[in-house]
Amino acid sequence: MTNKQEKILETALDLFANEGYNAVSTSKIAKQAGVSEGLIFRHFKNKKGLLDALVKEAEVRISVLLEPLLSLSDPKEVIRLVINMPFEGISASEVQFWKLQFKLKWEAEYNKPEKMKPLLDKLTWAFQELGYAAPEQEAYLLSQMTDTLVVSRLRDGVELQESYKEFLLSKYGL
Amino acid sequence: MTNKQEKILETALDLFANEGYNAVSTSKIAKQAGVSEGLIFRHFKNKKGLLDALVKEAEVRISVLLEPLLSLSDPKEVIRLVINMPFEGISASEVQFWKLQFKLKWEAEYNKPEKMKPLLDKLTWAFQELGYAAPEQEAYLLSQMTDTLVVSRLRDGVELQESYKEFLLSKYGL
DNA sequence: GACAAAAAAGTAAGTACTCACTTTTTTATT
DNA sequence: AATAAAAAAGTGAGTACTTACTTTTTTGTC
Repeated sequence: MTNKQEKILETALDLFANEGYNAVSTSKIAKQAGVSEGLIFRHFKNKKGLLDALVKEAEVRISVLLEPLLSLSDPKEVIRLVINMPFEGISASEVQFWKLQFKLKWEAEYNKPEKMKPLLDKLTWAFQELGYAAPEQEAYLLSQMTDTLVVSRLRDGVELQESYKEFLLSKYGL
Repeated sequence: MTNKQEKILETALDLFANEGYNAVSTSKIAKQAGVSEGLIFRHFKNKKGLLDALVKEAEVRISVLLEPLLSLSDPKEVIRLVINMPFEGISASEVQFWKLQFKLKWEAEYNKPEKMKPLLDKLTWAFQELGYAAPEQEAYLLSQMTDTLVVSRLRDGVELQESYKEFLLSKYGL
């Protein structure tokens, strides 16, 4: 991975995340990245290949984020970590990445709800362990909640309050 | 509003909602609507004018949806109606409309979170009336929840279960 | 380590085509 | 025949992508 290749990816991420895939031209990416337009096609074959490279990189980050959670044996700790995700799970440097991922969910091709299945299963297990009456629905509710909080932060620029986290934790007696 | 004008709007709504504003060309809209491309510009000035016409129509529908809710005097009834919104508030004929609106939230220009302020205020009032400890946070939580449910249905094609509605209602002792 | 050969990275100027939008011509209505 | 609605036929600018070529980096041989 050369310098310019990385610069292209970085610039494309910035533009795709903030302006949208279809609204950004390859010439614009090239200009902003300070490379010739042809280089994009040399390295990524076509415009979609550029997007796919970003999506693949994001998939790695998702599994990195989920991995420690899936191996927990304390159900309370699972819930605590899931609630914490929108607040501290996304570092400033990753904001663009996640913004693009959530934006892409609106393009049928990139919307894969089943990717959240492992998380959903783990949450269902956690609520079951804790004796909740409807563990599946509780799991769905919580996963949806964390989802919207991430969107609020990334899309709407809402600064999530610590007090709101405490509020959510208290809902689960944590 | 002539027949052809309506056909253009109808077609544009369908395409914008499903493929995205930037991914759809005016020539495609014209072909699918069975009119000449120039007619779009005669009636709506430019492509953005076509989108704006759809957004304006949607704003009317939002206020129609919120109006009866805002005038309720029974706090429990407010919460019940808000929970019910994702399940029965959106008729089949309106699905495309709402899909476009939610999709547009990802375009900074069309994202107006403050539009939900009246709903949020009403919910805060309702939770206060019912003696909840943190009415503002409760209001935010519930409005976010209804939001994701709508998205699940429109974007992910999830069929919302009646049992899940009962589950949510029971959370508020309803 | 010097040095040529090969491979990879990079560029500038095109390609054919599509875009949003405009102008001109035809059709329908009164 | 006048007028408005619609279609048809444009337009320049911009699109994703290719081509022909140059520069830089890597590799193998002495």
